[in-house]
Amino acid sequence: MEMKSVIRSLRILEAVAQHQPVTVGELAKLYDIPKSTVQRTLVTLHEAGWLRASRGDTTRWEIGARVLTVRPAALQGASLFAAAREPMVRLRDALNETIHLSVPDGLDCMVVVDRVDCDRTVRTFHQIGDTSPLHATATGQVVLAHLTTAEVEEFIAAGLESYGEATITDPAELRAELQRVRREGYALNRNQYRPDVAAIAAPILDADDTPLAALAVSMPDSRYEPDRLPELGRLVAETATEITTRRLG
Amino acid sequence: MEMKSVIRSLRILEAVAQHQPVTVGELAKLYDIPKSTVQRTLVTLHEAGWLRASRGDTTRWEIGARVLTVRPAALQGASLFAAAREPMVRLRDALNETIHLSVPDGLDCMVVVDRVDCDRTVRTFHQIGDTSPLHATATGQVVLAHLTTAEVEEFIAAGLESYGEATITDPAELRAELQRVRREGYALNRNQYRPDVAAIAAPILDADDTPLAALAVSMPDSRYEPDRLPELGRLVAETATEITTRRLG
DNA sequence: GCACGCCATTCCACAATGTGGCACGGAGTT
DNA sequence: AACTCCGTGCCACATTGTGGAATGGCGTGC
Repeated sequence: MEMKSVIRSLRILEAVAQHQPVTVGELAKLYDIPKSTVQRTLVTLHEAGWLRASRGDTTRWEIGARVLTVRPAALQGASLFAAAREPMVRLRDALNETIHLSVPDGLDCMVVVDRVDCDRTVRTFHQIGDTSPLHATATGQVVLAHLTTAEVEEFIAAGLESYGEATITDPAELRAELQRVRREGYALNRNQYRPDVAAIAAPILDADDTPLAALAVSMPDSRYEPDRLPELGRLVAETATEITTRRLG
Repeated sequence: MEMKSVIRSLRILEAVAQHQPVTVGELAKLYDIPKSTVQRTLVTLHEAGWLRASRGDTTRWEIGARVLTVRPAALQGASLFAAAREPMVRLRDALNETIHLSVPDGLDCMVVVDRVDCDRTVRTFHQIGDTSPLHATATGQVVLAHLTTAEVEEFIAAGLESYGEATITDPAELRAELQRVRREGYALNRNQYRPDVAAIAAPILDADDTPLAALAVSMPDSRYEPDRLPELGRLVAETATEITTRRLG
């Protein structure tokens, strides 16, 4: 609506992040923006310290270290990371499956902020920085389950996009699922967002019970054993609770 | 020089990061920018998904989780912060001096990205986001010491600016110093950049041994005891190594 | 209960600012 | 030598951002 140059510059910044190291021409083609405009924007972002130019035969651009100084408050002082790291490693060791930690970006999406890998040949792969929708992932559902009814309804009103057969797109079904999550203390996702991926998540709460993050174990769906769900759910939930208390203690 | 609105918007973004959660008025006063301009910028950054508004009695702005999707290529995959935090706290507890973590921005500068303060009355003070030259700081020297000869020569060719009597400005002297750093595993800086500041740093390396970051303990020069250098150096180097292995494990 | 101060938010006339088609010089290819 | 692709620089134009002033809500003190 306003400040188009700023919005476009941030788009270009995100584009550089996804394709780094990238050249002016590539960006111009990819996003169909005049080359001179891309060029000017890159130079400006460089001036501001957000981009670095790696000069070889052709100039390639990449994200500079400055962005690391800009972090959400919840992650500053990194008390979340510090509290989460050790329990996450223990959970990985107990299950030998990939563990990850995600935080909500408002109602927009979940963002993966840390992970501990297992050593299996076949395993799920989540990059730090990956985003996913709230209603179609175990981590997102756990967050939704601890928001106010008003917030959940606002989220539902924005529409429940489908990512395959298993995605919950019916508002009533989602409300019922969230209630189940609240009762059980964990969420289960089988193939709702990505095919062949199963995940179990539990919430990490702030002092006022708002959901700060979600802890999840994820695995290929082929390795998911329904019989073990209560055991896994309890384990993930206990670990998440431990992180919550560690962080506040 | 150009795209002033973009540069100003990024300044405001960084300002929010440092003062979050913050109001329109506070930002306008702090940076002496008209309130309406700050307002417009915040709304725009919000539209772009980079800021979140936490509405209470007055609207407060904070950094959204989206920024976490934008990071330097070298740090993609596993979180540096998560791995570093706990060892940093332990090092602070052991020494009761300020610990900080810096990341190189190419050959341009080091950027402070995290810190753990000590509780002494007199202590060094590094803001997150502060930058410093590679050749005149302990953190920068450990990074230089783990780059290729070609890169180091490129850096030297760009000129070694002086920041006082203690700054190493002679290329030969710098090369010798870097060799010493490689041998010992840590760098010592006394007053080379800022007067009356002593710091000891060690490298955090990636899987291919490129330097990702540097861990440092810094103190007023008056508190530096030459006798303890081997002990401190070893401690910092061990902690840095621990972060390296944690990050990769 | 009225006046005041502080707040976030909106408006709008003005001109500063960003735009993008075009052109340039260099490097690699035909 | 002709061509193409690259990153970069230029500049007339009008779109875009600017910021002082106005609005309306809220809490405080007189």
